[in-house]
Amino acid sequence: MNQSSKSDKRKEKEPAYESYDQYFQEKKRKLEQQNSCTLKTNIFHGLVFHVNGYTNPPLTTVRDLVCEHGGRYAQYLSREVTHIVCTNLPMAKLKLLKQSDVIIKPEWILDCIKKGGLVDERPYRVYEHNSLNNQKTLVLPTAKAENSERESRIDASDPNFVAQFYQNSRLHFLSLWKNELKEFTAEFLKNKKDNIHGAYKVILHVDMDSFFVSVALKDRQNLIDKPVAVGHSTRDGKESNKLDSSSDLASCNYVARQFGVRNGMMLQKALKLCPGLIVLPYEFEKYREISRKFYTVLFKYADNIQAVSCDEAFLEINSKLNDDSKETVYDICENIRKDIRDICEVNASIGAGPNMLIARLATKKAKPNGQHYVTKEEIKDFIKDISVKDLPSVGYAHGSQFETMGIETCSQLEQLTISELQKIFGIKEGELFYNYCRGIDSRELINTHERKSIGAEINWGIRLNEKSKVESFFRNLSKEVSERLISSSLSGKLLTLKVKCRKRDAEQPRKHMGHGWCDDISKSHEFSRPVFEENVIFTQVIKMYNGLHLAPEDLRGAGIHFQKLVDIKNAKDQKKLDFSNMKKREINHIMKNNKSEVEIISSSDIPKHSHEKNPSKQKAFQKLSPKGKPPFKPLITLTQKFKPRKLFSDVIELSDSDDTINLNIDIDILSSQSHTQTQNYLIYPDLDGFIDESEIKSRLKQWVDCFKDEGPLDIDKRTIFTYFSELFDSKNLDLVRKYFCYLKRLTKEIESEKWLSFLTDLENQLQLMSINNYGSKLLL
DNA sequence: GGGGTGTGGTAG
DNA sequence: CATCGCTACCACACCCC
Repeated sequence: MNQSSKSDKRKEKEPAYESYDQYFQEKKRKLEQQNSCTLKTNIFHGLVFHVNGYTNPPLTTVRDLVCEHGGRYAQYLSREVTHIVCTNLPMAKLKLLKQSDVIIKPEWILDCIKKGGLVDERPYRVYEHNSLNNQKTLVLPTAKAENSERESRIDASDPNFVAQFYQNSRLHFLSLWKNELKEFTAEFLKNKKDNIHGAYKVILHVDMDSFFVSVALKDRQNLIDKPVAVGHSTRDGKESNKLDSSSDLASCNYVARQFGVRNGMMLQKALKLCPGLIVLPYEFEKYREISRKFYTVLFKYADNIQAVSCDEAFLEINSKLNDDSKETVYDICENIRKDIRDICEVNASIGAGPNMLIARLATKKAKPNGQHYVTKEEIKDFIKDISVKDLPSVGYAHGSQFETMGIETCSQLEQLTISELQKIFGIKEGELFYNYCRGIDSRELINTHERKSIGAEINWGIRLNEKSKVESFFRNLSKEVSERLISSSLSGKLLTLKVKCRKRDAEQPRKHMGHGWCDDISKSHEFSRPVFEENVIFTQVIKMYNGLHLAPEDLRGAGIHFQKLVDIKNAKDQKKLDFSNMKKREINHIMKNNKSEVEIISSSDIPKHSHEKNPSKQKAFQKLSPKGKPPFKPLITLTQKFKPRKLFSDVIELSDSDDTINLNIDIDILSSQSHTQTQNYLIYPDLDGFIDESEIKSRLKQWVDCFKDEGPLDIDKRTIFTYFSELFDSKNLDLVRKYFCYLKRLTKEIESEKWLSFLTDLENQLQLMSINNYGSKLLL
């Protein structure tokens, strides 16, 4: 479409940009592959859809439909998006869209599918082009009232909430981009052949001036001398409405700063300081695009680079220095700034110095649109009047600490001994501050990007009054985290749930829909294997959340984070570790709780490779448990007596060899018992409360019989999926296989497309889990 | 002293 | 209408052996 021709031109102009594009396109492709679904037709081939706001049918349905018919769905409004789907679009958002953007009602998608091909878009457009004045006019005012009312009413239990929130959260984007850029710089440095180390070390800190506002002013040159900020709450109309707005300003220009307006300030306060302040809306896609260009410029100059944020980075330019004179350094700075101005159309400032601290502090002097180099010799003079609040690692808490101590400048701070500082700020930070106020900083640029944690949290807009709504919210959040894990090919073992809970006598938050004054609670749980599946995460999260016994209406926010990350592809190596870890924990646990009865069923491992040494091992999933007994007991009670089992010696013997024996025991449940659960009983995976094999099978049969013709309902699909995940998670692989084969047999007879696709989905998910856990596929 | 967990701080 | 208070990472106190 004409979108692509546009980006082609851009590439011609800036070849380095292409690698960045390729890089992210590769990433997107991976993500899409994982989101792939069964293809029914190909009518939307080449089209990329994005859903904006509330639609009927809902986002998830539109997404599925689009994918099933050959189109692609983009979670964010990216450059590739060809069709924006919405029933109602606020004027503010409409203005951000390009003229070429096609905005259509979801009915178009439905009708295309019905007709089996693309139908004329025009009757479905939300706006019409007015070629005379290049303005978009809304076409759909009638439906507006009803829909906007419904849209405004969505709460955190709505499946759209999470995406809608993130689409509008500046902080989310800052974090997201930071990570992308860290990956990007890591990739760049990996491919960099010439790694010349020069004799002179000068570090540059490059920072674009009031980034968001600068981007906004690119196309609004008439406002350049006016006080301007960027934030939500920009609806044209009555100024008086804004006077009490609790909306945060993300960025403000230097004109506004003269009035005392600051980044992060609430609009109501800013308007008091500066009544003429102009607030412009966010343009997240633009920021990302310009940020990419910014980094491609920096790559041209960098020997080494550390990404700090979308508009900020540290550079080492040693190989470009014949000396470290001001002239040489300023020359390079000029070039960099000119390049940025040419390519990004935004001003940048550069601070330079012998270390990261000085470079960073120098930037403050350089701004706006300038450069400042502090040489080794000048450090002492330079640092003494620097405010301690400007030092890195001094935020709100340390800042007010300094304030109560009556310390304002670095020279005052220098009066304190290192042990005095360490007593107040801890060993590390005490030493840090001792050095910082003397201009000493031994940090090196960090550019290796090995993520240690991944997660998602939302602490805004959470007002839920029912338990079921809270659960929906947690499901949505679990899904988000799962998607994030999958899109970075990671799985995690250590899950941390963070919950914000309204304090008993907290007043109404200052911020509309904010979290206000809260207790922060965090609980963690280590799985016996790395996980990434939405259902597994959700199940565990709910377990932990329920253990907290909070009232639904007090919930103000939540986060789900993973540590101990394992690459999904490398999960095979983790197996050994996993296993020995499991063995250790288990023995410890049983030694300690010498009173639990544990049913141990071992089954042979899944064949790993074709060169499997012992072919008999491939008779997978043979139970070694006593015959006649059901495969697992409903409950393991800690009050029952533990009987020593011979199998344990087997486990120890086998664990050192490459062969693996799975213990059919839910270590996760055992370990979570010790620190998160208060009840003294444990539950095996159940389906509608059923546990026995015969009961499960008859339940499955009933289900398939009942929905033979119409296909499985989504809600039941989910239940079954959860059940299989839990079976897998508790290492009941033999049952996974057995029930899956049973389902396959049941559905084969009815020859239904819907059942077939469900089975395929289920199988794919199981195989993914198996590959993640064992490095090979399940024999199904 | 080596491990864990939960909390708090910071940056943009 | 509001409004979108994220998230990775470090350090530490305190608990267990």
